[in-house]
Amino acid sequence: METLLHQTPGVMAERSALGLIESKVGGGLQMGSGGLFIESSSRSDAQAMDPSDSGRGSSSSSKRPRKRNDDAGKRTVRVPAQLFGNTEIPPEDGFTWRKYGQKEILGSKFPRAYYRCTHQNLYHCPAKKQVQRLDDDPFQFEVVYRGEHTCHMSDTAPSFPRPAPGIAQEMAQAMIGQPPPSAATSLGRWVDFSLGPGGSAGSSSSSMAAGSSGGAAGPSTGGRYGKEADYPIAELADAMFNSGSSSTNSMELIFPGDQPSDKNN
DNA sequence: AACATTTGACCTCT
DNA sequence: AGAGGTCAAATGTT
Repeated sequence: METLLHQTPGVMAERSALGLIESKVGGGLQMGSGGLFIESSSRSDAQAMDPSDSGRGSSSSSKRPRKRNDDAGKRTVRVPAQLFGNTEIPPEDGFTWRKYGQKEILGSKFPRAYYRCTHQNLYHCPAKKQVQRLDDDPFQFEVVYRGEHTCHMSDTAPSFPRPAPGIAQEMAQAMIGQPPPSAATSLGRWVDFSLGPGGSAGSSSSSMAAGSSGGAAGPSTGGRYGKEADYPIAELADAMFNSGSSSTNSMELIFPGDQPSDKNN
């Protein structure tokens, strides 16, 4: 199990690059060169706890079905942290999440944050995700997605939460050379981290990102804090790209004076 | 006023 | 018993 999450020493070197990922259920999809890979684990029963019994175990006769289905169709994704500021916030994935908890995990230096779909209450969207910074690589997040998004399936549900349609597609195609999957078919299965070093797109970035900040996801409630969906993808890519080249610079951006004694070089 | 985040407590699983 | 995961109240922001 751990081996699975700790096998990036080699890949990390390329973490500056990101690609469009598609989580295929039924098999792990790894993008070594992309710097981001997904582990899809779709085992047997993907039983999610019953939302009906949300009562805090107070004295309810029915116990909380809070079973630990660790292998219940969960998808583990690794994404590089944003090097231009909010390093504590994982890159926007196109959905709006609401944080509902945070815990320190044994063996990890950083706490794990628990998010659930913002529309869970509205559409019973069981989608959840856990974000944890790799103690091995503070610049990399391990995001575990659990459950599928049913929020955009509903008629009343918010439209497709695409971070930056234009940019995403452009970059995705430019990078990988394959158009984004049909949302209708892939639904919440695709991760839209269409970022990439762009090989040559590393320089100009702010220009395009400005307007179409991934915020697009803003279905309605998410627009308030704008924390979950408001990350200029291009900038992200740019930042990451730059980080890959001039790590020192980006490093200071994130940990100004808090860098580990492990000097760069 | 509404909604999201924070934080502590509680509960379940291993 | 410990660790992990979730809930709920309080608080903060828009």
